[in-house]
Order: sequence, then structure tokens, then C-alpha cells
Amino acid sequence: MPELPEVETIRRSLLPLVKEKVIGQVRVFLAKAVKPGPEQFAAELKGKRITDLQRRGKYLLVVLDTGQNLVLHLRMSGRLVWQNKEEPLAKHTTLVLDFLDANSLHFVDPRKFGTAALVPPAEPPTGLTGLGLEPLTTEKEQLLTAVKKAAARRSGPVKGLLLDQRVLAGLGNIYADEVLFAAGVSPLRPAREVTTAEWERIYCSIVEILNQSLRHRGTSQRDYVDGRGEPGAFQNYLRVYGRKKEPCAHCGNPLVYTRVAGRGTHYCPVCQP
DNA sequence: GTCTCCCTGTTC
DNA sequence: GAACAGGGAGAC
Repeated sequence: MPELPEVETIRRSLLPLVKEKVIGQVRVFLAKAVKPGPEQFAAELKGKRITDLQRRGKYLLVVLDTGQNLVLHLRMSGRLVWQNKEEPLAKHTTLVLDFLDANSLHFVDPRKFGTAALVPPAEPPTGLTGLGLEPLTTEKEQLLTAVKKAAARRSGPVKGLLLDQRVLAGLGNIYADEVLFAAGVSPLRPAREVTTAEWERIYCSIVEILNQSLRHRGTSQRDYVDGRGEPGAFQNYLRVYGRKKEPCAHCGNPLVYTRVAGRGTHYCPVCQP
């Protein structure tokens, strides 16, 4: 599941490959994944040059020379695969951008949740309006103020707040669990009851864990690989996610698995009161 | 604000 | 052969 560190790793690995490439043929295999409709989508992309790749939350933005943005979201199972035009299509390929040279960029997505939206210049890219703060580039006090403000009017559990992309952009289920473990805060705690000292620890854990994961090029728990097809290594450093019933790395008591904010949730009831 | 649904590969 | 995995849109 690509979350912030995975999308950022994909961005960094793909940028030198796609920069200055001119799009030739566009092949759409899953009509509902693209916006606008497939014909217009393909026609508008053709002939455009890629000038940059940017990331916002879990969105990857392909910036075109016209100022248009191709906004990609990989959702659960999406992968971007850089390959030769002539190579056969992988199973579940939903979209292919062929470049004028021998290369192509493939969107492969078994669960078909991923999206690719072409948005005009100036227009705030769809899906990005209302997106919350970037956890790694927002100044600490500004971020804490925003998070506490959101928490104050929230009755639900703190994990739900960490997953809410309108507050913070980029945390998903894996990192939410890891952050709360590192901060020693139970995912079930009502957001509005989290203390200032705890928010401080949560903030530090967010920065630390996202940066650690970036250094290890993301978490390849399931499908994730970067733009060159290489897996990350942060799955080897996860302390609670996917460790149902295993002993807590800190206190040795069994980890608990439950459902919080509609998501499978791992935590240590002893270390995370 | 919270719940449902979209989807298929994997796990029990 | 069912349950599960889950980001975000849309419904409520």
C-alpha cells in the first residue's frame, strides 16, 4: 500500500527516467480509471513533454510542459512500471504511456482502485483540494496547531485523525499504527483526549518514522515496488503492523489486533495506554 | 462526523 | 470458499 514514503520513493526513482520524455501513444485499458474519458485523455496527453514529478500526500503529479498535471493515485495495489514499449503487458495493466523513444510507463493495478486524472493548468488538481498538511515539510508548530484544532472537534479515535488526509496528507494504515506505537499512544484513544505532551510525541514519531522509511525506500509488505521495480526494506523495521499476537518488542506482552476507524489495527495495550 | 463500496489476490 | 486486506468517494 503506497503511503507517503512509498510514493516519494517512486517519485525519486522515476524522475530521472521520465524527465523531458515526450508522450507518444497512450493506451487505456480501464476506462473508469482515467479522467476525462479515455479518448480525450489519450488525445490530450499525446505530444506533451514531462517536465517534473511532484508529490502531494499520496498523490503523484506528472507535470507537463503545458502546465497541465497528470494526477496519479495508486490506492491499494497500483504500481508504476518503467519498461520497454515492446515488452508484453503485465496482467492487470490499466494504462500505458508510450514515449517517443523505446520506453513506456505502465500503470499496473490488480484491484483497479488507482486513478489517473488529467487536470488543466491553474486548476487545483482534483482530489488535492482540501488535502491536509505535508507532515515532513510543514513547520512543527503550524502542524501541531492544525492537528490539535482538528482533534478538539473530533469525538472519534486518534488513529482516525492520523488517517484523515484532510488533516495530514500521506499517512496510511501502516504508518498510523507504527507512529502510535512509537509515541506510546493507544489508537483507540479519543482524539480530543490526547494531551499536548502526547501530540508532541506523535509529531516526533511521524517525522522519525517517515524519514526512516524513506531511508529504507519504503515498505514492501505486499505489492509495493519503486519506479525501477525495486522493493523497499522498511517492512523489516515494522514494530506492530502485521505482527498480530506477536510479543511486543518493548514489553514482551502480546500485541493486539482490532478494528479502529474501519481499519485493521495493531497495538500494544501495555505500552500504548 | 461515520459507514459502504469498489476490486482481486492472499490467507485462513 | 469465505474472510480479509484498505484509500478515498460518496452516501448517510
